[in-house]
Amino acid sequence: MLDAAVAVFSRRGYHAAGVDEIAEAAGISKPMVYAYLGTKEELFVACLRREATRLLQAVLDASAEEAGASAGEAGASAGEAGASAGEAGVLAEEQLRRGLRAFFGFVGAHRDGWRVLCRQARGQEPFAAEVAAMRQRMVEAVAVLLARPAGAHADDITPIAHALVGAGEAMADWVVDHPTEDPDVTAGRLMNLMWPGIARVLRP
Amino acid sequence: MLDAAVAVFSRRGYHAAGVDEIAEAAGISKPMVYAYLGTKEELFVACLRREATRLLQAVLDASAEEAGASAGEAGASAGEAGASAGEAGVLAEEQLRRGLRAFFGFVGAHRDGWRVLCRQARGQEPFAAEVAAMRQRMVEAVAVLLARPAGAHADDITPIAHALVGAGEAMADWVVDHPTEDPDVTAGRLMNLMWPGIARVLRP
Amino acid sequence: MLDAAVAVFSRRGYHAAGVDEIAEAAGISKPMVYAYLGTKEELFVACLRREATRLLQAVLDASAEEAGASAGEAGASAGEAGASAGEAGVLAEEQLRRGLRAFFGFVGAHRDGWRVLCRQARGQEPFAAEVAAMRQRMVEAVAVLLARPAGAHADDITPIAHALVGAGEAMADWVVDHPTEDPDVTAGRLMNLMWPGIARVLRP
Amino acid sequence: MLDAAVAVFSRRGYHAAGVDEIAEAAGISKPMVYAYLGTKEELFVACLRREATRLLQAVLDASAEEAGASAGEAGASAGEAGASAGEAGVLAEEQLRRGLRAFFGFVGAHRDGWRVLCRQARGQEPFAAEVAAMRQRMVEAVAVLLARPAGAHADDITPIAHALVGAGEAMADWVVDHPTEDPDVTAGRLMNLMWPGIARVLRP
DNA sequence: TATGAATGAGCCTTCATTCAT
DNA sequence: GATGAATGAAGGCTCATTCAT
Repeated sequence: MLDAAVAVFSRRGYHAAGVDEIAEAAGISKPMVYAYLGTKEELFVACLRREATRLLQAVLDASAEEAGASAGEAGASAGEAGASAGEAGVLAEEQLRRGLRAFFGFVGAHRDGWRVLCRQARGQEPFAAEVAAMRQRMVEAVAVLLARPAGAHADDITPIAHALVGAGEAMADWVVDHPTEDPDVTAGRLMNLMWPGIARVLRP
Repeated sequence: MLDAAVAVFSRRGYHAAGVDEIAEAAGISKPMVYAYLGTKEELFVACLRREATRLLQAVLDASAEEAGASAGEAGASAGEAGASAGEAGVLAEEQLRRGLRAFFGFVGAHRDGWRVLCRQARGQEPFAAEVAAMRQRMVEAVAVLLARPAGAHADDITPIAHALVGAGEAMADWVVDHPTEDPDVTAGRLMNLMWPGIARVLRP
Repeated sequence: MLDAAVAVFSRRGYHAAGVDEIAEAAGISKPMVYAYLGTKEELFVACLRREATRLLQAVLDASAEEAGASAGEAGASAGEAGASAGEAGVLAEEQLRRGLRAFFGFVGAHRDGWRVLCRQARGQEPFAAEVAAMRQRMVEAVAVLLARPAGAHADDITPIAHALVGAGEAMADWVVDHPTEDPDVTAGRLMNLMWPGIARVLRP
Repeated sequence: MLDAAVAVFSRRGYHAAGVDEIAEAAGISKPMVYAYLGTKEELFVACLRREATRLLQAVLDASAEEAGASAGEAGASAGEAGASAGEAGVLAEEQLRRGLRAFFGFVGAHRDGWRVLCRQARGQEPFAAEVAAMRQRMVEAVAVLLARPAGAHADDITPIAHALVGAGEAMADWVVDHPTEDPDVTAGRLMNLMWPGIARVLRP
């Protein structure tokens, strides 16, 4: 039922979307919408939270999953003896790349959700705070990922994480409007663009 | 008078903002708003256009201005003998840096405008198209800037420009919420982060 | 519910009548009016059409009904052998008289409707056309009635029909303001006034 | 200046006509309209009164003017010896015919005024009363004209006068929409239609 | 339980009308 | 005296939200 709501919100926008419309799209009747999810505002927040949670989870899962094909052995051997700085950097790069792949993959597969999340809710008070919180979680995750191998530059890392997330969002928007683009290619592009700078900042 | 409108739209959002409220903030009465700027929708578009135009102009002016203090000598000597690829790259870097400084400076000085422009209008049909057009102009300007010194990789440059603009926007959002941050420092941060990757992509 | 609308429109006029007022008169609330009959304009047109249709139908029915008490025998004998011109004229006279009786009867019984129909809507664009069409139907019906027994003077008959309808309307207005007047007497008056001229024009 | 107002009212209707529009059409500025003629309502009433007065005057003048070409000798000789009933009837017929000619002539020459007078103001409270009064004057004039030669049937004459005026109005409306029709022909048509009945009613 | 029907509240928009120049 | 500029007041229309069935 949230699916229907997300679809309608995505297509028409929060204000233009009528509750009638959502109810009809969900195949139920209006009072049911209120019974199940309360106010239109609460309904929208519910959509928001679900989409954001799923997205974040997908990214975190991918990033944290057992080191797979490409970085597998290195990670394993490194794990035994404590990773050197270089090895840690390679690991972070690989995690970031996997996270981005998951990110673009998710966005490509859930266009409606992304539109609701990022294009509708962002500036609309009372949702902006909600979105900001979700976004903050993502930024922090990225910051942690980047900060682990690095030394003490944590303060400098937060803005970088913001920039990285912003760049990702921008490309996600671009991907939403270019459905043929492959998520892995997009992730590769962004990595090529960003990693050199990240690496230099992390180990000056 | 647009100033008042921008302020109200920024604080309350397009839909929540009442025309009464805007009129009151502008110190005039409601019918005057309609007399001067037409419909609420037209009023919003007018705000949008003004902010976007000013922002774009500020960035373009800064980017294109006579090579100033920092890059002065290099640019001058390069101008005499025709710039080598390396020198052109240096020029582009300098232009980009100046553009970013102007960008963050403008955003910091026009917080309300930025919020309206990027946070409100982006997902709200019928304004999304307007914003998309402005943004596209910005992306193209960046793409041209980057493409000049580079060879034939123009196709790869567009997504990069998107990412760069996105990263800039994200940091702008961050700046908006951290008023103490100096625009030049922010620009420097973003340059440090992005330029190595840009340089590598441009001249692999 | 149209009844309430007709009453209010009749009392206050189209523009002076507020939708709130109509809703209150109908015992429902404003949004219901919009839900059931759409725009205020559409509501007015609906009133118009209903009143006009009823009136027209009443007149046509009365005029076309089986020759009743007064003209019964004549009609019956004429029916057998084919009516002579004189007999056809008598039939037309009788039909016209019955039509007028029905007309004045209806107007007397639906004062509000008549006021809306003829006094409000006539000059008020965008309704004038609607009323003109209804009126044209009435004029044509009269013209056909008169033309049947007559020979080829059809062109001269249209203005006569207009005049007849106009005279009828004028007396209807008069009837509306003189509730004690009996419809049959009014019809008799008008017949006495008009028929001699009609008969002379029809058979010079 | 009333001319401009009449033209605008005729074209747009009372409510649709803006005071700005009228002022512009008159070549002066809005506050002047208020200075000269007061409220919009008063302005409309002024138009109304002027048109109605002119029309009534034109009809009365024509009806009362020295017996002209056609009825000249008869009227003159009748005047000497006291008119017989028949001669009085002939005089009334002639006066009525002249009145009708003037009426249709005036309407044809002042279409705008007629539209304002009869099509707009009729049902629109607060003007209906004004129009009704004017109309009543016309009806009375006709009734007096008809009653003079007749005996004591004054009560029966009023409704007849109403019907006659109504028929005239209807043909006037028809004339307004058929500009090629000659006023004298129209008057002749109406006389042919009505006079036989009138004559019969007057002298049963 | 699920719904058709109903509504209170509010927003955009428009004029007739009047000052300050 | 004439006007450009300003406004108070009101009306049409919509929609989130809730009863009675």
